[in-house]
Amino acid sequence: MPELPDVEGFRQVLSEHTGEPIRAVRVRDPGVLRGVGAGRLAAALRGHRFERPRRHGKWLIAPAGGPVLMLHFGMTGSLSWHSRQEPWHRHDRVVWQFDDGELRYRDMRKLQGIRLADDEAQAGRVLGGLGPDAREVSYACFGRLLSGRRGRLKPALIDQAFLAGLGNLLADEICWHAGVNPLRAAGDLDEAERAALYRAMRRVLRVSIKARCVPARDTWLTGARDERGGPCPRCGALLSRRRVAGRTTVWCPGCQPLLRPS
DNA sequence: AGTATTGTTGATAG
DNA sequence: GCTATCAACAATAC
Repeated sequence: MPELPDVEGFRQVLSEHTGEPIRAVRVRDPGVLRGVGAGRLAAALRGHRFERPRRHGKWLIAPAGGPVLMLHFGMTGSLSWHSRQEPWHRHDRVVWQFDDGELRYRDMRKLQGIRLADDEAQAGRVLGGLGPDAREVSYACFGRLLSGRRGRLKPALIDQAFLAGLGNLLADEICWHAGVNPLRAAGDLDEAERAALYRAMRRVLRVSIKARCVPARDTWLTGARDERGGPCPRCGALLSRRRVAGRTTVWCPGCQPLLRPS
C-alpha cells in the first residue's frame, strides 16, 4: 500500500495521539527494528510523548521529546489506533500503549521498518539522501529536476533521491493524467508537458490523500491497471504494460503517445 | 508450480 | 558520475 498518501494518513493517525504519555512499547517482532534493539527503543520512549509528527516522502517522522521515531512502511505496512481489548493481529510487529488505547505498526512483509534517531540532527542524516517531497516541491524546482535528468521519466519519478513520495502506482497514474508517456526521456519534456505533469501530480496527490490511498476509481488508471488486457478508462484503447525500473508500468498508447523514444 | 505484489538496497553493467 | 537492470529481502494471493 504505502506511498505518500498512505503515509500521510498514518501521520494523521499519529497526530491524533500526541501529548499522551507512552506507557509501554511492545516489540512483538524485532525483525522490523533497524539499528535499535527492543530494549533501547522501549527505554527511550517510555514516559515520553509524541510531538507533532511530520512526513517526508514515504517516511513518517515522530519526535518524542528528544529521540525521534522514524517509520517506513515498505510495501505492506500500516499504523492504526486500537483499543487495548482488541486482539493483536498476527502482523502487528510493534505496539505503543497509551492510557486509552494503542498505536500498532502492522506489516506483513518486513521490507522496511522502524528506526530511532537520538535527535533531530541524526534524523536529518537518515533523510539526507532524499529529494524534495512530492507534495511540497515547487513547480520551478520540479521543472529544474526534470530538465536535469538524463534517463526516462518513470525511473526518475519513483527515484526517492530525485523526488520523495511517489511509488509505482502514483507515477503511472500521474503520467496517465498528464498524457505523458513514462518512457519519454525526462530531460526532453517541453514546458507544457512539465506543467501538465506537475498539475497532474498535485491533483492525483490531493485526491489520493483525501482517500488515504491511490483510489482504484474506474475513471483512473489505477482502477484499470490490474485487469490484464483491459481498456484505458479515458479512450478505451488497450493499455500497454512493460517492466520499467524493475516495476510493472502501465500506460495508454493512445493518450500517452511515445513520440520521442528514449 | 509459477507468477505477481503500492519499496528499498547493493551488485553489476553500460 | 549517472543510469538501468536484476536479485534479494519476506509473506502472502492467485
